[in-house]
Amino acid sequence: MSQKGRSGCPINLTLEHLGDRWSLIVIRDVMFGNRRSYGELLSRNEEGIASNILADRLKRLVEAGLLDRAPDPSHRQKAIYSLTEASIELVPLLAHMGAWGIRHTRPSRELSVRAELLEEGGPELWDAFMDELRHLHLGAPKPERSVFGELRAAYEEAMAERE
Amino acid sequence: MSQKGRSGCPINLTLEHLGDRWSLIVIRDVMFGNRRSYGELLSRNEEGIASNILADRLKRLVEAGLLDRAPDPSHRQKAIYSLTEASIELVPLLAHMGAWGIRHTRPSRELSVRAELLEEGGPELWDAFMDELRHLHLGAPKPERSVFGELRAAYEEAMAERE
DNA sequence: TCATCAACTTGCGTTTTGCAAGTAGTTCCT
DNA sequence: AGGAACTACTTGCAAAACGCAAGTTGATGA
Repeated sequence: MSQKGRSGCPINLTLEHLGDRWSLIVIRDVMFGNRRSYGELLSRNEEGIASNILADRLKRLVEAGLLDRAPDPSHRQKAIYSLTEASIELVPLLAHMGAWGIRHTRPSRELSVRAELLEEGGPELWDAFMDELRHLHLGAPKPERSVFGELRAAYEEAMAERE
Repeated sequence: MSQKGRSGCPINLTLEHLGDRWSLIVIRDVMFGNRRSYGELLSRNEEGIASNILADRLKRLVEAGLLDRAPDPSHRQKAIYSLTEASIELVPLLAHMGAWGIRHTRPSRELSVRAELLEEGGPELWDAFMDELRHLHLGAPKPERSVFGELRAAYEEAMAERE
């Protein structure tokens, strides 16, 4: 056996990385909200994550290779967090989580719009989004389609409709 | 706002149901291992779940509508746990978790075979599997294809090859 | 009748979570 | 130049969750 965890089952190993109440929330905010710094993640988080929990999760996620931490050239003290290929490949998982949540919980309308779009788009949209994330976070070339923009537009439209 | 949780985001709401180290492990064992009773879930669990944790998770999952608990007609004291439509619809999520785990962790060979098969099969296989689960757990008509059997055969073959 | 099984429960020590407050270096503004 | 504001955390402490081991209650089966 090659690992120290509870078992070598891939589902279990995924849960050992991500099976808590906050890790995927942080990744979601970086991924869909493009929050790239500690302060942004803390102050704009919808669920009110505590500062010590956020600090702990950022540290763990960096150690696990799910986030990268780089100094901000324009601000000596600031750090910029980026997704890695491993966390970019969580897009389908998060899309499914959103889709399941829409079907089996009572989400708010505004916050569901993006999940709906992501579900309807299917694997093709997810791939386009992942390419865009590779551009935004890994320095890959900029793809033509901006799924990010589409999601943001849909969200803002829903927010406006709420009056 | 319609719910009492942290936010109305569907990803967050899904995490509030399933975001811990054990809930999805229990569902996995019922789903892929066809463990249907407390004792079976406890004694055959790969990760060594503690009895009180299992009892607590079963209670919560039943309350959340992710499992059904029914008395066993052949044994007055025994209970049979079944998946619900809501938990059957977690198949794509668990398939993605397995696929991600294979790519980004170091799973053991034997326990990866099913996850690989599930990934290769894609949505078509997932749908067939979900139909079979509806038969096994909800009393729906028996489908022709037995994905369950295919997964079990692949797993047993891998176990045999291990020597 | 009596060992065994099935499904939990209980006690208790450890770990994780979460709130509130504090710290230390950096940059902005005047 | 000097102070307010920003940035990224840390610390203290109480509450909740986790996890191990042992105990409980009621059925079954020989």
